[in-house]
Amino acid sequence: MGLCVMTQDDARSRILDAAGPVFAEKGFQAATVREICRRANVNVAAVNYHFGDKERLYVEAVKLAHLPSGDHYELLEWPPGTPPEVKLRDHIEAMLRRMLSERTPWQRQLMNREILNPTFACREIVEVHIRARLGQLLETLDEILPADSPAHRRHQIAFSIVGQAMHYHVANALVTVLVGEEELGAHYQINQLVEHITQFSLAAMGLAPSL
Amino acid sequence: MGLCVMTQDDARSRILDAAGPVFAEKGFQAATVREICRRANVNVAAVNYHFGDKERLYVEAVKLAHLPSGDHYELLEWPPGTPPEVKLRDHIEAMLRRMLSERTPWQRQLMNREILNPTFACREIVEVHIRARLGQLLETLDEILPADSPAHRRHQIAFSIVGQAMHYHVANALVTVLVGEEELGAHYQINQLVEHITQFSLAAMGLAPSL
DNA sequence: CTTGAATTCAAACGGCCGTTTAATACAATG
DNA sequence: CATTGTATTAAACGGCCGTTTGAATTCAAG
Repeated sequence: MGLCVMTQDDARSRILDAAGPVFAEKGFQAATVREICRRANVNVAAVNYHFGDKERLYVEAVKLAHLPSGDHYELLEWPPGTPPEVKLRDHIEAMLRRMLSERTPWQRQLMNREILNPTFACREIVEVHIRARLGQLLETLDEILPADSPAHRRHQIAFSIVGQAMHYHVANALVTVLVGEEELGAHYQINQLVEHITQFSLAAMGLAPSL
Repeated sequence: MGLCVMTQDDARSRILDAAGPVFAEKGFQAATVREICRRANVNVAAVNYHFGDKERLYVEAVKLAHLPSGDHYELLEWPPGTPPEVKLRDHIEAMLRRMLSERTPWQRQLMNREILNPTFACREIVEVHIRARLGQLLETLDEILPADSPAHRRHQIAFSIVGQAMHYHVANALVTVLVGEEELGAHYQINQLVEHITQFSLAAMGLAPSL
């Protein structure tokens, strides 16, 4: 049982590699041990032999998804002196792409699930992930807001920004129904949403003209 | 089979009355015919006898939830001449109470489910419900925004407002993890969120000082 | 080769699910 | 009363689930 699981080819590793995408796509409940084993070319009993039960396999999959490797974990970087408006725009674009991209890597999908609907699996890991995601945004807000802004105020503003972006992730059915196909195609591309949310939020904080 | 089902006491009505809360609380998949029948004091076979199958029972429950009766359907009203800032505040408060209230009537809960994750059940009904909810907000925005604002712009702004409120509904686990219990209790009561979101949104539209 | 532990396997177990069936109760109708 | 159609019931059915079992297989150590 080496530290690096990805490159191994024993049954345990094949199960783990197969479990990630299935859990990410279907969620813990709807995912079935049988499908995971089918994809891993492994007997049904193998999950219980190597992991104990379905829950512990899920926890291992979440841990694997959180591993700070690959493009799903990168933090944003800017040259020194970058104005906070630009940083905010990049934050919003990164969020929207994380949430709306058609081909989301399973690691992100699984963590998105855990963040919105935490399960028994490793609250700590999920918490670390959340802080990593929001910490940088809060730093950028610090550059924009008055120095004496209380913490809860910065948090609420961060949630106002995240909420605008998240809305298109969790309620896109609502959006589609309300605006129709044509308006959706014409005015709701990611770039356009980035523009709107950035301008709306900057105006709210007094760094851009309103309307 | 009268129009008014609530007051009847035959098996069919008892099933329908029991199904609403169960579907609202658990969702279509997780709800079980057996629990519904247990609550209705009715044999398991009764659902299939009276409704055909679980899906058609669910559709009837959604239809019932949408019936424009009770407090879950009321629209907002103001005396003539009410300034749009006040109306917007009321909209935001109504939304937050709809989504965060601890004791949400099952009708609202069920429609909330259908709006975020539409199922096979009556897209039309859900669509009518969405338009009823958002139509008034759009009217209020019309009073605030320039007369020549294109439709997609008004829609995006409406989504920015709804998204801020909805965030506390869909991502309250995230909020709790990030801000901790004490800050949550001290600064995230509904009234305080109403204040923040209203001020943030008005500032974004240029009707209130920023920060 | 022999041994013995680790792994894989087909098969079954027990549980819950939605649904069906066939027998029964009962009111309305002739 | 006999008949008919509706309503209710206990029981079973077939399917999928996570998990267990016990035998077969693998494979390195003695």
